[in-house]
Amino acid sequence: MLHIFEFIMTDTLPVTVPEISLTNKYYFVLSNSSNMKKQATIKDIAKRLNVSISTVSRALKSAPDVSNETKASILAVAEELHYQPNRLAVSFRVRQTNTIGVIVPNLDYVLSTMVKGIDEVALEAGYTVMVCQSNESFGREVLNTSRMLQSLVDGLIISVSSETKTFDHIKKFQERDLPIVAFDRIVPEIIAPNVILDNEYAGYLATDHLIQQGYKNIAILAGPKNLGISNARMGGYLKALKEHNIKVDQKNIIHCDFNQDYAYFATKELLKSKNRPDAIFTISDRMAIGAMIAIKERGLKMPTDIGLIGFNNEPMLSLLTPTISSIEQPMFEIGKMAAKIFIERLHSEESAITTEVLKPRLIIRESSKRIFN
Amino acid sequence: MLHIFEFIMTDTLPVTVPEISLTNKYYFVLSNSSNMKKQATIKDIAKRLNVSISTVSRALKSAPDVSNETKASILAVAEELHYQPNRLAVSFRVRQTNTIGVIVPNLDYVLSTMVKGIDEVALEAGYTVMVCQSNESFGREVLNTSRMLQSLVDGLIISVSSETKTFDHIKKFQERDLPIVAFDRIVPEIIAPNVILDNEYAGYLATDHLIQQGYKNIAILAGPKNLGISNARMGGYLKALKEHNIKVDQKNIIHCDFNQDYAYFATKELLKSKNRPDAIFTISDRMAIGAMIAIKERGLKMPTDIGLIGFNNEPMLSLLTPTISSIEQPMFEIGKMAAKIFIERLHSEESAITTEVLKPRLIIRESSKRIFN
DNA sequence: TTGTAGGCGTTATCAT
DNA sequence: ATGATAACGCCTACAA
Repeated sequence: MLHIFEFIMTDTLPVTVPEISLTNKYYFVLSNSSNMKKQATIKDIAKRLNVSISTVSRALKSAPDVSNETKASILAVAEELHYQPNRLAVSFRVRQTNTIGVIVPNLDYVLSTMVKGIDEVALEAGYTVMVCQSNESFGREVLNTSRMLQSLVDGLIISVSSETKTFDHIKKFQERDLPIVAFDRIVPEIIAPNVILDNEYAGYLATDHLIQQGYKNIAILAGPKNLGISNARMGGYLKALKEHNIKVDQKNIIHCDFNQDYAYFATKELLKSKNRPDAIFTISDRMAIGAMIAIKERGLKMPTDIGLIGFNNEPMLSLLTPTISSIEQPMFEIGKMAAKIFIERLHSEESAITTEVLKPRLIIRESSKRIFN
Repeated sequence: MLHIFEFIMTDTLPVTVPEISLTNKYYFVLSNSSNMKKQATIKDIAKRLNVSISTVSRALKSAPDVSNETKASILAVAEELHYQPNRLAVSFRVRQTNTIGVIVPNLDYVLSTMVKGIDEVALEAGYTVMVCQSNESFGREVLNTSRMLQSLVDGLIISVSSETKTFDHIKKFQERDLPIVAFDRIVPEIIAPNVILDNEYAGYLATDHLIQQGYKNIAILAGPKNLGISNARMGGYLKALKEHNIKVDQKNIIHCDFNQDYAYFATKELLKSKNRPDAIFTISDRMAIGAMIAIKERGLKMPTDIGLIGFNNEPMLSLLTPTISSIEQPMFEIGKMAAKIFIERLHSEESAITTEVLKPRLIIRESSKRIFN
């Protein structure tokens, strides 16, 4: 171990890091690995009190069969030595880490709120959450699962990437008997609990609302074809039309990426057609923004000329002009529910494979409200 | 182990989870812990080939002193048995987990992008990242650090909560010789590398820009008093004023929470005063939104009557009317830099305690641009 | 109530 | 080039 600058090395280094500066780099050099305190173990405590390590082990977890006397002294010494259990050793020994692996495609508004929900109940239950982002990449997701599998987690809570079509990497958890819970995006092939939004109902809600407001020629920017949530939301759209005896016009169903620019161009095209839609339902808020821009460019007014409703109810929607209607997911609740189910599965022998379907809420704002009562 | 519903239990369960429904709950019951495959260990491989476990261990990490022959056969069997090293055992043995603990106050736009940067280089270097949110709570932060410390991480990359005033919980990492890197928000007391934005320069940039645009009576919504970044950004504000010989009016310096509502009320008050400011610099975009709402309510026009500039350059700013100027942080780079420094420290004996100060960028939009050239 | 001892899966130090 | 063995820190029968 090389101590190049030992002269600076003291226990209470009087160096203060400058808080801010216009130049680029300040540095102070000191040696590493100097005052490395070795962590106390139960062995140390045992030695100190001339008791066996098993007694210490028992006392520390206040097993019923230790005398209060010895227990007290052990606890005292543990305190004094700043004893911290070596979680790695415990995990290794008892074959569980008290850590939940969470994999999400990204940490956008919706998902990060869901993760916060997971965090909430996991922490409560004494679990640590390990969050990894797949960046919507299948390869990354597989890498993440495989690292997690190498024994660091007690199970997996996952929202799969959009690229994910096969699920072997997830099934591996089951083979090791580790619980899995899927949320947000469903995992069809896998026999695992799912916690999702009622996307069909959400699509229905949005479309029905537009119809109620007197819109008759309603287009949908439906996201990528064959994506679960796309189909489900579109299913609700179709259902609402049918219920109101409105004929489906295939030209009103646009499949495009979950993406502001795509939505912009798609809307631009839509508005050019001679029988242009008088309302648009986009299955994400970002897409709604794209649509909005195209609508404004075209000189159309919302909600009079054309109605618009998005999906997710991101906070910015209420800041736009006009404010934009949307569908709100119970994000936090979805996260909490996923974690709750996960923990239940962790503790129970038999396990009901449930699909929890949470209800969305319609948020009506200016962009779609043209009837007042 | 209770197998209540064994009759359903088969290897390839033909049950498919319904993708979506309007009712609330579908479930199928099956038994847990059925096809639990025990994970193969080096012992199993050794037994299979009648070699010692040490040989297997060596072969698996292709040590120089194994014959190619035995190595090949070992690798083959490992493959066949789907051998995966037990990371827990390895970590326990070698006392390092190849996991980096990351603690952030939340996962908003800025921080989640920074985390993505950390993720990027950590993954590259073979490390797994474990992200925890402190929710701006000191207690939560301490809990997180203590859990991480119980040996699951090789070090810490942290953006401290706003409540954090003492740093003992962070110092504990040093005592165990685990590297720490602070980012986004600086950790003054701790001798650890910092990666931050040049907040003073950022404040200077914003204020100077407003001055260049002819604004003379510039207010600042400066965030909580005594918060590092608040003071730094305000420092830049003061510097710019001084440089242009503009007298500082204490009434133009408002300390309020990082929060849209506070900013709204503060701005409302500001605009009532008889010598009202003709421009406002808010040190977050959320605060800029609050200010914008107050400005509009008052019937003032941006940028003619009053100028406005925010901080962070969140994407929504370009969607508002008028579009809002802001200061952009190199978020991704800050994250990458933090991870890079972290990994350097992990691998090097002596360590330079540096403060990396990255430069912001001024993004001019409608809300502050009233001079065209 | 307390102690002894074996073992979790791996690595590393000795021998051979 | 390979094998035996101890050790990492902790838990848990089992014995006393």
